[in-house]
Amino acid sequence: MILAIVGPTGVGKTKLSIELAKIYNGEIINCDSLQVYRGLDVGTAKITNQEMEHIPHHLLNIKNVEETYTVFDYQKDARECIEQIKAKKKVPIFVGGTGMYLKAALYDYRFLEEEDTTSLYDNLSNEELQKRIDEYETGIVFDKQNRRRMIRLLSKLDQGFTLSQNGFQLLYDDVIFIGLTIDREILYQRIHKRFDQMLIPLIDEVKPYIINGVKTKPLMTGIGYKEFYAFFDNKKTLHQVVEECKQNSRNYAKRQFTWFTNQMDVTWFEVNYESFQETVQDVVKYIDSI
RNA sequence: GGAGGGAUAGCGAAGUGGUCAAACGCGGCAGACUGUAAAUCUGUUCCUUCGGGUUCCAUGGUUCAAAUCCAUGUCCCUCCA
Repeated sequence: MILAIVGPTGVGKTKLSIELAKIYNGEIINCDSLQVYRGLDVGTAKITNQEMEHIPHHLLNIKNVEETYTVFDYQKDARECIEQIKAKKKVPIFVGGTGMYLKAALYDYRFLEEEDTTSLYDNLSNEELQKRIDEYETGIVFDKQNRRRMIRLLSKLDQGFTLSQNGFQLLYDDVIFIGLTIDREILYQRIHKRFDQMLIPLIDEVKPYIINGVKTKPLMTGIGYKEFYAFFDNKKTLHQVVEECKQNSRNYAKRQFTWFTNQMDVTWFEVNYESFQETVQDVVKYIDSI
């Protein structure tokens, strides 16, 4: 059995993961693209050592913010974790909101051993990129506005790869997708509240990076991090930044719902915050019924 | 009290007689996703039984035709007292 706990930011995935790990003798595999980084704790709402309750966690705090880590790396690492955990006769439990990481790990997503040549295309306009892709006559449907994706695609074509369809098959036949959900308004309130509570420690966490001019990928893309650069540059007020963080979090949560409902076969459970144990029991009942 | 400026869709803001259900931005909603994925991008956003209906502060007027012109009123802003 492999468990995958998914859902939007702030629903309570972490809490559930510990409960399930205890019940099913599991080990947790982080599936959050930012929690892999050391030092990004507050802003990513990373689990604390105490909260872990001695449950082993994998792919958490494995990189420095200066290091680059992508789906490609995650796929390899996560699959290795699955094997290790299974070898111990324990249950791998994926927890996190990065849908694509999960899908790459569990499905037959095949990434190409390509060179990263994307920088070669910087000076081409979108129209030129589109034209060059069309010249290959692959019949591939692609988003003509999405520059980043077009560059990636063209880069592959230029390196002589023929692209085939894959990524629809689960590699493991015993995966159970557990989705945690809650009314949108309530979720947003939780997100806001959580952010307000983390604000002070978050500033302490972000400030050193910004002051030292660290502008690596996780800091420039992570919600709760990227927004603060404008504040320390005196371009925005703290209030503006806070609102921006909250809004980005809300939009992110929405995108997560979209991904998990449309990309995977998730069974959803509405969280009961008054009595979380009930939610846990509902999930356990479901898992045991399979 | 006097002089100006303004009221446009959820918000901001264009439009100053017809081609306006009204540009654009934000927000909202929905979606895509194969090496930056907390990223990147797309669609949609007055109501509708899809025939049409009702809008641009209010009321009245001019006109074949008004968000656009006129009158009055209401509210807001700036300046002078």
